[in-house]
Amino acid sequence: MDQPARGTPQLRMLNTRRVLSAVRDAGEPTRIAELAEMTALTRPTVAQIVAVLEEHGWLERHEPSVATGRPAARYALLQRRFMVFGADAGAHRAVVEVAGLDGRVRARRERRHDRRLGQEMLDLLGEMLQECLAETGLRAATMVAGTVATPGIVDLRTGRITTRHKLGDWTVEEVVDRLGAGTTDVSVENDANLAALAMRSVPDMPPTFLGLQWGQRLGAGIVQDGQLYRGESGAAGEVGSLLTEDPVTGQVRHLEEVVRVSRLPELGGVPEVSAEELLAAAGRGEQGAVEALRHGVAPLVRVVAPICLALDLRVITISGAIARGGPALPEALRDELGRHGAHDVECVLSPFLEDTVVRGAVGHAAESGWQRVLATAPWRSGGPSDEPGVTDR
Amino acid sequence: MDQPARGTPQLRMLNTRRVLSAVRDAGEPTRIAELAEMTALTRPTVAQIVAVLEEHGWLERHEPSVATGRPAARYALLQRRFMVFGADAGAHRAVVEVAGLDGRVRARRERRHDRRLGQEMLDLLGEMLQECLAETGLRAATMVAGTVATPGIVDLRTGRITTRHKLGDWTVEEVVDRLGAGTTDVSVENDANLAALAMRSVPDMPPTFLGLQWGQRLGAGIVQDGQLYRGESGAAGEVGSLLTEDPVTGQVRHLEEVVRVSRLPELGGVPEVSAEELLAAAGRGEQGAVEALRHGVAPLVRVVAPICLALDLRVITISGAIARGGPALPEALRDELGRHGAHDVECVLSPFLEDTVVRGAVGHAAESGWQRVLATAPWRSGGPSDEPGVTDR
DNA sequence: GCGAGTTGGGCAAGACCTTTTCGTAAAAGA
DNA sequence: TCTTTTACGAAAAGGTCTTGCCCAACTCGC
Repeated sequence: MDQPARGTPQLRMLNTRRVLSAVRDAGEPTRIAELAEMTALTRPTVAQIVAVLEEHGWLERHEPSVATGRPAARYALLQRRFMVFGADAGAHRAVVEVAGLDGRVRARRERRHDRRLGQEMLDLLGEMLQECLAETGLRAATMVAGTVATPGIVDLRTGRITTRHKLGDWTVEEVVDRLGAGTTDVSVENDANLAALAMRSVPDMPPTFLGLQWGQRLGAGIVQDGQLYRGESGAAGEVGSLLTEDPVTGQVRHLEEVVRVSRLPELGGVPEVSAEELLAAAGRGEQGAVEALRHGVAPLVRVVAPICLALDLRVITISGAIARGGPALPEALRDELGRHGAHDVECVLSPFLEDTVVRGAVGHAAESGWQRVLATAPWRSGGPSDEPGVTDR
Repeated sequence: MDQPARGTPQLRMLNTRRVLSAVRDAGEPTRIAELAEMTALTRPTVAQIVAVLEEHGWLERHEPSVATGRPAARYALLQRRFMVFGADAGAHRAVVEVAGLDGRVRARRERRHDRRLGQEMLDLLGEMLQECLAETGLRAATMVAGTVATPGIVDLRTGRITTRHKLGDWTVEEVVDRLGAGTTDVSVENDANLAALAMRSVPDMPPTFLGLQWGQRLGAGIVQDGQLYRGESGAAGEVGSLLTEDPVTGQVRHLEEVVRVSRLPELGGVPEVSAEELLAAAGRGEQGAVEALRHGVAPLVRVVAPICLALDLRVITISGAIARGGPALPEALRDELGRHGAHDVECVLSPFLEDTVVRGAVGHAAESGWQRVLATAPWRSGGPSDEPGVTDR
């Protein structure tokens, strides 16, 4: 109950946020009367709030068009004033996307590279971000939030990033300094978490699910009621570091190493084929391949099934390199989960393929950008806003 | 953003809730000035709100006592006006407790019985509840909430209860009809969930943890930020129905059956001793027993470890029959979890022993009772409250 | 026993916000 | 042209919180 709700000015602030949220939820330019209905406020109140927001340049007035009765002006968020970026720094490929708060991408840069690491990688990202800005003609000050994906684990308490590779081995401060430009809320987040977040936008996705990122590494993110679940230190979902007995060699190793995609055939008992071939054959319905695939995913399922039951999940999603392999894998996972007691768990492949992580980064940034917009919304008429610089474009 | 915050009357309502929460958080009779500071409201405002609440009989005025300066009146929640009950219907033992919103138990009935089931059990619980009421001299109308524990799974969407035993095989409606008395918010909740909830009150417990209930059945509950996590259908934590290979027989069975407490020695490779003896021996530090115990809990740990990593847990708790076995078990669990990759997970035994579930039921009821108190708080001066009848006592 | 110091309680004025109500404006259709 | 429908604007009213001030009650020290 730490929500500030005291004097009447605070009431106005709350209602301003309400209106702002309604504008966003509506998605398209909206009439005052409609906003009044959505917020359960009266028309004059909404009108006044909208006037203030328009005066400060937060809302955009769309001139009336035809209608039965007197045509109404419609208002929408001034998207180009609040931009966000998302970045994914992969081992051989870096992507930066600039988007509005609605998540729609306005500019994008993708660059192949040869294992750039640390500061060098940050420089590259900074360059790409500048190019995106130049392309859209937006000032850096319009960038309210940005999220950078790292394969490491971001400790929420210390801001330290733990990574087993040199990739994404920064401190949060370094990233903020390099990409923040003073006014931007920059955050660094685990890539598996972001991949999970990206899957929210897939149709028919429930509000709570587990997102499996399965490529070179193995990671998972938990989305709960549409929000990322981070755990106490931010390490939630790090199932790759579980220790399991390798069914082939008998050694105890990290799950991440045991279930590498390339080892799928080996685990399934058909080491003579490649993982792609196995998936393809299973996709064609060849019984032996289906069987082998089921065996291959068993070590993973032994870990995922308890999580499904513990969290009462109905859906898990799969992204990363393996998402290209077609529907054979989700089917095998679903079957095998059922055989382990986790019935009726649907498996959904990411439709974003290798862009899943960037997509999640943009989504994450859009969310924190929106939080910031809400937090800094002007609720009194008066002088010009001191908020993110107005774009001239 | 569906929080009602619109006109000024609503503002008053919010502030009333604020004050009420502050009174509760303070725990003891509190001065107006103090409440003002806690709520960030001004003294006149708090005074007015408190006056209304006192007029309606929600707050109790404690006459001034000594102080430097003018003695201040102190106010506290009129506890005896808002009572709750918790009930645990076990196979051979039923417990009903009546408590205030602070969770302090005012009356208690415990009864051994011979497998009473269904309606018969409900009748017994009703009887015991009546006796508790008689003992405290409270009217039934003061009972604002109650929670009944069931070993079954309560489906949040349908209100149906699924149970593999006849025990606790009711519908939610039946329970409400029998124990609700018209004005009480009765809820039915899984016993493992409630056991987990009870562990919140153990000192130094983090806000998020997993509560393992391990006796005849095996269940778990997840407490997240102090709240019970139920999952989409309410089946969260049902890890007992996982299918695992039994290390002894080689059969695939429900985890619940594989890791029965009585089978611990068998799983550990020392079938000649009893579970109690094994725990005792391990507790004395006998190396062989410690080793056997570790082996014995391995099947369970293989399931719990993924959950710990997925949720980034630092603590799991253990309640149920096994909690009597002393500190050997938590140590073994902790060690074995570490060997599976879930490092630094502390295991805490329930100090409530077989009362853990009732304790959780009372806590759950107190919480929903409090929600109801907040929801029905009077925020305008005027006629007598139409809320839960005033007790004459 | 008495005054200074300290702290709580209460009242009135002022500022702010929302709602209600009424009148006006702008379009489409008869 | 008139009616209907919908949007917009302004004034009045009701309600709430805050600020500022004064009084009340008690302790402590002399």
